Amino acid sequence: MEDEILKAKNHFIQGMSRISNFWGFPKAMGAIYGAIYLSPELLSLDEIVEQVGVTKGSVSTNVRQLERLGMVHKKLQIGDRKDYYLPETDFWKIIKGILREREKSEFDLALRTVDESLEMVQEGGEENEKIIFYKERMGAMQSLFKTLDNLVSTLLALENLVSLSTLKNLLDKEERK
Amino acid sequence: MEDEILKAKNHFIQGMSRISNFWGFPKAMGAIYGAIYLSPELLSLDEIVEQVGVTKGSVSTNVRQLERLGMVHKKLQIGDRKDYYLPETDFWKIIKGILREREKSEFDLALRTVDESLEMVQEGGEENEKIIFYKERMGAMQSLFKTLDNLVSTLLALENLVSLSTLKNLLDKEERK
DNA sequence: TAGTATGTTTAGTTCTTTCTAAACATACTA
DNA sequence: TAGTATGTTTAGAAAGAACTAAACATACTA
Repeated sequence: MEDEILKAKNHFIQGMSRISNFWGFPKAMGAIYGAIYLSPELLSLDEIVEQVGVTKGSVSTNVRQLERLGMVHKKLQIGDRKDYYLPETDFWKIIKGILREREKSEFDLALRTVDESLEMVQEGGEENEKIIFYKERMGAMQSLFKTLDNLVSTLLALENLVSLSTLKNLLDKEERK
Repeated sequence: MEDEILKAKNHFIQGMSRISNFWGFPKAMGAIYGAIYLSPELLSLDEIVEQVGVTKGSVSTNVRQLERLGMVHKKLQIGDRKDYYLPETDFWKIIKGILREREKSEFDLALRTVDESLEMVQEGGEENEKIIFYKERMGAMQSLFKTLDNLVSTLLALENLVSLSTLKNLLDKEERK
């Protein structure tokens, strides 16, 4: 009985671990978030170690990364030397944090690289066939990245996750035009 | 002069390589796509080897993966034993292909795992405090995944990339409400 | 049929990331 | 101040992914 729900918790944590991995984060990071997310009480570092089954060192670094992404928050209890962690439960906030931290900079870099390549082609001199071709192809890629970059910026400006649900309707309407 | 635009090509290819890596694909895969994308003529496997500087084996497997994702297409010339490749230049098609192949299945799995965890909790018996808490937290996660899953489905139904650009305006309007 | 051109598979190496174990730093407690 | 509780850093081990080199398969050519 009590055993059933422990299994449920572990199943959930494993799921988080896998998702984390899929999104390019360490597996342990997802597992740790899962444990904190499913804990009614604030968790200390040692309690996380116990629940997730990785070492203190690993928890220490992963939890710091989680904090950087705004996925958990550290809370210090007065008169207690331990750090306690509680989960951020506003997923939209989390998604935006990750978009901002990671995706945005990578998109910018991608865009910049294409820009640079195009510039290099421009400097390549007179308009022979190849140069025209390169300009066209690179130009198309550039505009893809601009579109995506724009999209990310737009998402970042959104206030809440509900807006995303609204999206479906909006897009449905758009399609019907 | 000719040298300038060779450098531009390599810069571009390197960029593709990096992006590929960021999205969780092999670096070589992005580089190979870059080379095919920037070639005015169809490329044979050996020509790719030469341009990208990885081995035949690597090109063989990576190019197959690219084909599976619909990012390049194989074209057989009659009276020529070689396989030739040309790029898919419709990015929206590519994005949808990737969403369908990779993201969708991973989202489904994530959703399923959370569903299962919730079920396990339900079977955990009478409604004590902890069970109620778990139901709430897992339920919130479930609805996040449903929203995302829904969003992906919606995107997959879109006809073209331009719709995405339209998004900004749509969302802007929505925000102003 | 022997030889050649092409693409695929495979065994093993290399590279990168993440984790562990243990040393370390810090600061509180007696 | 010595001892203890806590978190961090680090050196190295383990694991996983991707690549290479070479063997292999296939099918065309002479």
